[in-house]
Amino acid sequence: MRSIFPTSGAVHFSTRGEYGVRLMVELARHSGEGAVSLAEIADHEELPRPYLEQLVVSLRDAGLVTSTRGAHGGYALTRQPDAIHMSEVIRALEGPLAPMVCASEDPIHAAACDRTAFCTVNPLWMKVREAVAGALDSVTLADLTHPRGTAHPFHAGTSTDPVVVHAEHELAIPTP
Amino acid sequence: MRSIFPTSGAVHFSTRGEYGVRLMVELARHSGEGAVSLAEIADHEELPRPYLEQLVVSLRDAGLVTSTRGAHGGYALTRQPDAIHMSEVIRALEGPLAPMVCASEDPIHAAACDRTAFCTVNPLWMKVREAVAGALDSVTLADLTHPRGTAHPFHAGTSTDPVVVHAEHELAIPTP
DNA sequence: CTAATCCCGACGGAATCCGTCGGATTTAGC
DNA sequence: GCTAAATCCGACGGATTCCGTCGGGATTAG
Repeated sequence: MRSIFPTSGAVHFSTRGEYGVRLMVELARHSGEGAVSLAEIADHEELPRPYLEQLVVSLRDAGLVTSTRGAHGGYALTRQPDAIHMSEVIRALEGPLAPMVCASEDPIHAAACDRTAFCTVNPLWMKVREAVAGALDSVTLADLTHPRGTAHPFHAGTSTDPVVVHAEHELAIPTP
Repeated sequence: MRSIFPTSGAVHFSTRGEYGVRLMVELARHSGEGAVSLAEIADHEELPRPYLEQLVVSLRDAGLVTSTRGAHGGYALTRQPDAIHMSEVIRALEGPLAPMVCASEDPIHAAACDRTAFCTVNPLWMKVREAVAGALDSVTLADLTHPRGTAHPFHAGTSTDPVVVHAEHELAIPTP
């Protein structure tokens, strides 16, 4: 029997993605104020600091944050919050968005699947990847800094039409 | 160091999803011809039959296929291929589409996250879930049965505008 | 009766996830 | 200089999930 609420599923963000985004949001909130230490963020967000140290490496390697060492050091964004798309952040933290090797944009990895020549389901995975990429592209860090309700939600994306919210994507599950 | 091509990522389909979809496509190809045995499918798709036996349970429980036991038994779709949306198939195989608990459509599970009251990033996860759900809703089994090239790709969905393919979602990765 | 097939539960190696730990290095302030 | 604050780095290890395998039971056509 599969668990009631699977921690993993077709689309799933690990704690790397979750914590990493929260970390970036905190940096965005202090944008322009100089470096913020991981200790402050870990404290404010109630996250394990040693683990954040691991995550932030990926963000630094991706060129999304800079670090200043020593006392009063910390991290800061390399760009304005509204210039950082969530697709970059998620990719830095969780890796390529491709749901399977054959759906990779990179031809080299796509070729790793020897079924691609005759496979008829590949377009499905491609479509899913593009949908996720589009969603993540349409949101910037700046969109996530405002406390709930006090400010505008997403400026319903230019390319994405709002419409037709698919209700009931979750099955009704008996209360535990 | 994270592996070059992570088998897991933000959006990732396990072998359950992959094999299960291929199984369903095979059933769709033989739609109306009576039951197809797992042995035939396992042989044609080069998949481990015992494993398929496990997967198909989820599909049967979800009401997507019926089974007939005994010799000459097997499985068949319960509906026409064009009436089966991939969202149902994937959900049956991999569970809820919610990328995290707080993004569940079901209010009961959504409440499991105590940060929702003040969390500013939740809308991001919601948007991703809706994007995936929309993509999977817009494709039916019938769309996946035609061999590559010989027939129409997706009939650019009614609600989804074709446009603006986001190129270069994958980073260039040095050859292995 | 026999062979084919679905059905069911349990098991186990491998990989991944989620951090923890200990220390090395750099820097600001005294 | 010394010290304390902070980034940096590599390794480790428990828990969980993934990816099947295995053995056997039940059902049915011929």
